[in-house]
Amino acid sequence: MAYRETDLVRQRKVAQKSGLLHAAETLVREGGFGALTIQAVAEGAGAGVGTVYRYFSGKDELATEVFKRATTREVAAVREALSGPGGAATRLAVATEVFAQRAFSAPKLAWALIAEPVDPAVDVARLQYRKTYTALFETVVANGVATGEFAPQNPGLSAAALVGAMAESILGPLANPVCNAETIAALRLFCMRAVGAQC
Amino acid sequence: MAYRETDLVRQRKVAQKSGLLHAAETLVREGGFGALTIQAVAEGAGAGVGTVYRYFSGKDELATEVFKRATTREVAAVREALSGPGGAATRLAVATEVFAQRAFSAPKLAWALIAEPVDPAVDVARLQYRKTYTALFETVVANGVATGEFAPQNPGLSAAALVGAMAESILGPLANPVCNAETIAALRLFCMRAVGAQC
DNA sequence: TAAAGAAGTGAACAGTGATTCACTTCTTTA
DNA sequence: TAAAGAAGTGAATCACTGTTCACTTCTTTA
Repeated sequence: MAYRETDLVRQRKVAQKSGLLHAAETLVREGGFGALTIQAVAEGAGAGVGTVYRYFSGKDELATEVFKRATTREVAAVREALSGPGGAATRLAVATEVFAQRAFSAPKLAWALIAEPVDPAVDVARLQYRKTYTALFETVVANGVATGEFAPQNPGLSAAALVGAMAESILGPLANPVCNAETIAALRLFCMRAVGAQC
Repeated sequence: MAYRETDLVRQRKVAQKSGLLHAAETLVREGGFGALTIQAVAEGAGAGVGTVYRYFSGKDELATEVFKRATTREVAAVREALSGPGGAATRLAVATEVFAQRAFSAPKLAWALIAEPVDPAVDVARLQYRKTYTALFETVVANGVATGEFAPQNPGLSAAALVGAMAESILGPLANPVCNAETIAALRLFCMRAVGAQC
């Protein structure tokens, strides 16, 4: 045989794939999944259109991978906040702030992940994402109800409502796009009252 | 002159336009704005594609008009609930139920109006819609704060968060699509707690 | 260096849906 | 009824993107 893949080539392929994913995520950050075109990804990564298809079977796969990478990061950040020290009220408050901060710093991305409708293929991933997200909040709400920190309530519905309240007040078309300590504080209080926490 | 528009013709034109709008709204009710194609509208109204362009300058105009008609109805229903008798808490509770009931009875439409991304032209109309909606809730929240029924808070943020909570818990991908008295009751309690109403 | 093997490329193709426009049909009035 | 004027029509066209593939360029090894 006159050719065999060496480490150098492997490294380049990893870099190429990483570059394509990076270009793709940049597009989503700037204009949501609607801005994710193969042409633009190729251009952003300084590659040809065909190259994209060497690394991804099609747009669905690329979009899904971008989605999963981004959501994994987001979920990890909120999960960490929710599993920190303190009672349910404290943890929910911290998680609310983490969510808000992150959404403020990349509003288009947050919107794309949470609300923008996409290809059915990505929608499957999103369903999982929202389930995971809501489940995280549901756990802390149920926890707070159990310890008596929160009022009795349907934790599943409250969790969905909390996610909705956060998303709308921060990502909604009327939201102040500037990160604002007052806004975050007001949102935290809203969430605290909503679950019936004493504060 | 050998021709002048008569009442009969005028009447037919009104009926034709109305039929096109009706067909268009039916499509949106069933599949959101994504299902709104000129072909489908023409077919649904039993007309030709070209006819649609006799009545609307383009898809943007048609979509915007469908959007405006539907939102006007929705806003009127919530406004009526909010301007009914009783204190701020009662009115907010009733409005929440009205919103929930209507969304439950036409979830695709509610989603299309509130969350589905659409042409920039329609987005302008949606911005207005959400402003109006949020303003309605903002008024009742501010009212409740003023009378001491509600806790002190930022009414604008709370209003946005309320709309988000309602939308997510009812239209979200995890929501039970079946109209459920328990769900509505739980949502009402969530909203009441969120604004700090005694109940 | 030469040949093998793989990666890179982008013009060309394909599917979808908005829009056009030359033509047909209908309505009105002289 | 004939001609004018307008409404109705849908095949053809345009625009936009995802996808393909024949070809080029690069990397490796004998």
